Amino acid sequence: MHADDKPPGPVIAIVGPTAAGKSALSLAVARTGGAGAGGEIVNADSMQLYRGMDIGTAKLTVAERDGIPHHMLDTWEVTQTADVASYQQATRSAVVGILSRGHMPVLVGGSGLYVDAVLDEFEFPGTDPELRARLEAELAEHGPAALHERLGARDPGAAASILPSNGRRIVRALEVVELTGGFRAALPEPVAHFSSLRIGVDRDTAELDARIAERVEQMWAAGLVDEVRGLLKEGLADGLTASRAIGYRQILRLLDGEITEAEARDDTVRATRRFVRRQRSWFRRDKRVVWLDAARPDLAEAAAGIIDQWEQERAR
RNA sequence: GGCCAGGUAGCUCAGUUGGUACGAGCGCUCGCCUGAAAAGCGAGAGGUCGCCGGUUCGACCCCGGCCCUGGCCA
Repeated sequence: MHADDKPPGPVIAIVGPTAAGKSALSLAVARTGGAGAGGEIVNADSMQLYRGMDIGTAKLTVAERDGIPHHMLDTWEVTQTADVASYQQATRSAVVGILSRGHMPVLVGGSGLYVDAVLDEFEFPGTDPELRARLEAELAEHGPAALHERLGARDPGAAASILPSNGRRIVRALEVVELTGGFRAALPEPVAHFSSLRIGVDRDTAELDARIAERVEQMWAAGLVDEVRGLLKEGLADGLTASRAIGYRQILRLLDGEITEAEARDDTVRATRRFVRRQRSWFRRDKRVVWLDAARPDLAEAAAGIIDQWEQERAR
């Protein structure tokens, strides 16, 4: 691809915090989207990528998908560690495939980094399992401050922008420095990889919090505890990422006898709310996002209007 | 009615042998985020220390009264 090529598209992205109503809107957009050509949905939710994690991730059932093709669901086993770079590659090719069919890709999800990794130019330096393991071990033994000091000697700029207490990021920075000689610790100005429109879906906080409480209640009623029990046999407890998913982590502790059922449920609600605040802080700073209040009765029409307008501007 | 325990941040509770509340966890607000991102990390805002009076240079901490909560006994 040449530098002066226009980025391929169009791609619609629906982002925003958990439980705001992204999935519902995505179905409506996919039905009408693409100037009547129809849309295909692409998941950008890091946890819905896991096979078997259905209830707790609020994954749409096959029936609810209503015949609309969905991509990037159920592609990882719970024992696998999540990996943005491989997600990026697979998702981009899915998007290109949809475009080649003349359909409109509708990227939906609340994982900000995943969305941006697909839509913007985003290059992830490689990784080296052996090196990583070694650094991980050093972190466990000497603590983050010691590693941060070392990072400061190798790459002062990177060290300056990573707090000495953030072990995880320090380890990755050291790994990248080792591999490439330097580490970019701050997010660059975004450059579009696809020509895309980001629609943000959100709600009034009190209302969203109520929906979260209700949703967690429903998840429990729908058998989330049993789902986790089943996944335990698949090795969920050994999965670095999947075992920490909201709801799953709490139920794992419940099944271990560490906490009661009520505590697990309450903590799941709290963790979800906390997550929502983090999601907002990620999406909020992206000025390209066009926000819609999911509570408005004409949500689908409003989204369609924004999309039409964007496509017209894009055509010029 | 009597006895006991307690009334300190939105919540649960620490604390000061009388000298400006060293508070903590949770919650709340905000920020960071390049191969774990539903992860990881950080910053901040909240307190007439139940009410009234007394002792004292000085009381959230001492004394008296009152109110409220929980428990026990009648």
